[in-house]
Amino acid sequence: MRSARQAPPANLAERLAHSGLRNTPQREVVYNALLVRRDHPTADEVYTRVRPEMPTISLATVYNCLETLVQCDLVRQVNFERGPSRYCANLLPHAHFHDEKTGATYDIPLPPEVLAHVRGVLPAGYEAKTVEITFHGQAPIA
Amino acid sequence: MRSARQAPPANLAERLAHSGLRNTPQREVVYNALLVRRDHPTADEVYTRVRPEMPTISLATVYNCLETLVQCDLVRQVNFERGPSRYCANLLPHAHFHDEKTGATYDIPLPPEVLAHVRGVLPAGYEAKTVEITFHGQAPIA
DNA sequence: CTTGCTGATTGGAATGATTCTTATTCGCTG
DNA sequence: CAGCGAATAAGAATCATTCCAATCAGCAAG
Repeated sequence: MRSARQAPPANLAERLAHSGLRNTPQREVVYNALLVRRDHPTADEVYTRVRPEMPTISLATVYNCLETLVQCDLVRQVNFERGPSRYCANLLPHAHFHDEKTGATYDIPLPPEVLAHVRGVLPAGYEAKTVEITFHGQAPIA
Repeated sequence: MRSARQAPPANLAERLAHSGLRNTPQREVVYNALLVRRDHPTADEVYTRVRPEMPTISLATVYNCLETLVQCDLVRQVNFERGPSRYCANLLPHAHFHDEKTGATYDIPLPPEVLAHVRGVLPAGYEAKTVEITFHGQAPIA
């Protein structure tokens, strides 16, 4: 059985090195928090989840680590309206569904052909590096 | 005005009345600012554009008016990452293209079949009230 | 082993967009 | 034209985030 808890963040050290950055306990702990509970936490939520394990970490460091992870392409930063940024360790192409009642966020897998179809609406000359698709509404009660 | 021809009957007083709200000079001036220059201004930019015409208006009122217009479905609020909210009087279905270099925002018309295709990725039970599509990249230099 | 270097972390102060609060004014309805 | 609720104004308050200055950690050379 795959254990998210024990599994070394195989890509982390590698990706950091690839960007000329150092691996640190703080970065490992923050990244791991995103892998263990994939519910799109805010920086503050990551902070409180990580403190039991590393009580000396600062909120500023959590912000720094998250930014680093985003720059290494290990984590996606997600924003709804003007609420606090949320972080997502799912690297597969996906849209987000934001439940207006509960505030919860769900990943919706995005087939390549849909993505291609969407990119097709761009007039000539527009070079899109990324596409963001967000639904707002009500998720199934289940 | 070309856009007036295509836009649905978007009469301010009418829509306000329909929501049980009053029409005021401030709301008219703010709405008009969005109609005249459709470049997705921030609240602050609307404020400075409107002051020559109505020097006594306050920034708080601009925020209030913009929120009111959004609630009347006369204006769309647009957010990129955590930057200041931008406002858009284009009511036709469209995506946004955000130029990472210049910061400019362009409307990309969204054909109904593309929208339908995108909605098709939602698993059963998800009820999406709105879909937001945002491209990030580089727009044509022209 | 010490020194020095560079990048990382801390804690607190600063920022910036937005919202809140309170008093005042406005626009209608009766 | 009086009164009521809605809207506005001005400034204080909030909240997420960033900045800053000081300290710390890991490593390489001496």
